Amino acid sequence: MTEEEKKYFAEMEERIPHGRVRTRFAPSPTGYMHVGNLRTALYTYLIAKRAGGDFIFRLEDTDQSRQVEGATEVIYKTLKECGLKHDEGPDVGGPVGPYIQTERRGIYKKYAKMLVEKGHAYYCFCNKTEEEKSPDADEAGAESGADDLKAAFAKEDDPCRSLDPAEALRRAESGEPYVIRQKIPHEGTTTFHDASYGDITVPNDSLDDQVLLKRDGLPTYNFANVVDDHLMGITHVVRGSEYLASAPKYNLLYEGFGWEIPEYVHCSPVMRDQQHKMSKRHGDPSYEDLRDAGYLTEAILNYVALLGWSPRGEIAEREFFTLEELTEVFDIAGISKSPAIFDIEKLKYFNAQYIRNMTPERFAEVARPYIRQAVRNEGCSADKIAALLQQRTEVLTEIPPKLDFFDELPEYDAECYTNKKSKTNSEVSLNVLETALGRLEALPSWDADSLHGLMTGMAEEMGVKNATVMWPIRIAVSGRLVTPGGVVELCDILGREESLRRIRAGIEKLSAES
RNA sequence: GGCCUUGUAGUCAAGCGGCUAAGACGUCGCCCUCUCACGGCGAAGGCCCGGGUUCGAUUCCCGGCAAGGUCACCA
Repeated sequence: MTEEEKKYFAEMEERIPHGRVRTRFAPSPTGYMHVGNLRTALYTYLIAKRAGGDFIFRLEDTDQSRQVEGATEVIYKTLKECGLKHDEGPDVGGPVGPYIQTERRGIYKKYAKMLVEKGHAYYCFCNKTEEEKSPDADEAGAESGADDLKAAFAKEDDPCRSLDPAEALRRAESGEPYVIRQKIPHEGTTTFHDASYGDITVPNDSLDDQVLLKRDGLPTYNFANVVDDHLMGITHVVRGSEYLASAPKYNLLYEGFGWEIPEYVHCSPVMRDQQHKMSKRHGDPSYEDLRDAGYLTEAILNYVALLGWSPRGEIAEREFFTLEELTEVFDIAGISKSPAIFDIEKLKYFNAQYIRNMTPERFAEVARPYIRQAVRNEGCSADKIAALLQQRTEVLTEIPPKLDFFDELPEYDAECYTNKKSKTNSEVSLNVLETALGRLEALPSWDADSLHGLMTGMAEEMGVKNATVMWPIRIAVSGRLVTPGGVVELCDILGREESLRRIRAGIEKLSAES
C-alpha cells in the first residue's frame, strides 16, 4: 500500500460519524416503490428516529443496464409524501457523500484492491460471463432435472484463486480484463447475528467466491453495500430478508477489512398471497397506485407499519399510529420473522377510520374533487354532500358512483316503490307523493329541519311509520334504492325546484302504472 | 439439489412451560334506523404433523411436512 493510499483511507475513516444511530434506505432506481419497499423505508426511518439518529438516502445505481427513466423521482416523491425525511442524500448532501454509487466508482476499486492485499480477495481473469449465468431450473425435466441441477450448482475452485498474487497483480496492471472475487475460506462456519432472526450459522463451503468488483470497474451490490455502509457510518442495516443468505459473506468482508459489523435487521417480505411476493410484474399496487385508488397516505403508512411489526406490552392492542407516534413506540423486537400477506380489506378499514376521524372541513376538502366528478351542478352543495359521505366512504374513489343521481334523475322501475319493511307499495306511495307534493310546495322554508318536520308530521297524521312516508319520496327524488343519506338531506341538497320536479315525475310514473 | 429461514382462525397478530390461547380485519346474526352507512351487542373460526424432555407443552429438543429465500460480472 502506498503512502498516498494510506492517507486516502485514513481520510475516509475520519469522515465517518460515530456515536449515533445511522440507518440508510438504499433503493436501486427501478422506478417502482412497492409496498414492501415502503415498509422497509419506514422501518429504517423509525429505527433511526426512535434513537434520535440519522436517516440516510443512498442510490444504488451500479447496474447500468437497469436504469429506469424518472425512477428516482418516484422514490423521492413517495418518501416525501410519507414524511420519511432523510437527513443526508444526493439531494441534500451530507458529510460522507457522494450518495450515488456510480459517483463513488473510484472508492470501491481502491477498497477492493486493499482487500486483495489483505489476502481476502483475488483477481480473476476467467472469461466466464456466459457460462456463469444462473441455471434455469424450469427447462430441466423431472427425472434428469435433479442431476442437472446438482451439476449446475456444483462448486469448483476458481483456478485464479491460486494464482501467484504478484503475477496476478502484474497481469491486472498490464490492462488484462479482470474481476475481483472474494476469497471465502473452504473450512469452518460463519455466524452472523440478526436483530430479529438471532444467530445464523452457515458452513463456509456453502458460500461462493462472489464477484466484488465487476469487469466494468463498478462494484457488485454486495460489495458496494459493505463499503458504503462502513464509510457512511451505518449502524443498522435494514433490508429485505432476500439478503439473509448473503449476510455471512458480508461478515467475512467486514472481518477481512477489520471493520466493525453493523446490526442487521432483516425484514420478511410482503406477500400478495401465500406463495408470491408483491411485485410490479403481477400488477400489485405501488404506493402511488394506492394513492390514486383513493387511499390516504396516513392510512397506508399505518397499515404497512403493522404488516410485519406489532406493538408490545401495554400497547399490544393498539393499532392506530401516526408517523410521529410510531417514532416513539417502534422497537426492533416487534418485527415479525414470517412473511405477511397484504390484505387490501384491512387497508380499507384503516382508510375508512382515517376518513371518519377527519374534521368535516378537512374531509370536505379532500372529497370535493371526487364529488365534483359526479355532481357538476354547483347548486348542489359539495359540503353538504361531503357531510353525508364521510361516514359512508372507505376509499375516496368510491365516491362518484354513489352520487350519480344528483345531476340527473336516473331511469328507475316503479317496483322500487314497493318495500316491505317500510310498508309501501305503488298505491301507498302514490298517495304519499301526492300528499307530500302539495305540502312541500307550500313549505315556507326549504331546509333540512323544515323538511324533516314536514315529513314526520305527515307520518303522524296518517298514522303510519316514518318510513312509509320517507321511502317513496326518497325513491322519487333519487330513483335509487340505496342512497347516501336520507330523503331529508337529499331534498335539501337538490333544492325545492328539482325535488318537486322529481316528485311530480314519480307521481306520473305511478299513475301510469295503475 | 446444497445452504438458510418461516409455520397461532380466511388475513394481520399477542403469547415467550400451566390462561376458557388477547386484539383487529373479514364473515354471520341481532339492535339502532327514512334506504345505505356509521355506531352498539353477540357468534362461528386457530396453535402444520409425529416423537421426545417435563408433573404439565402453542411455547424447549429432534424428525417429518409445507412454504419462502439464496446459490448472477442483478440489486
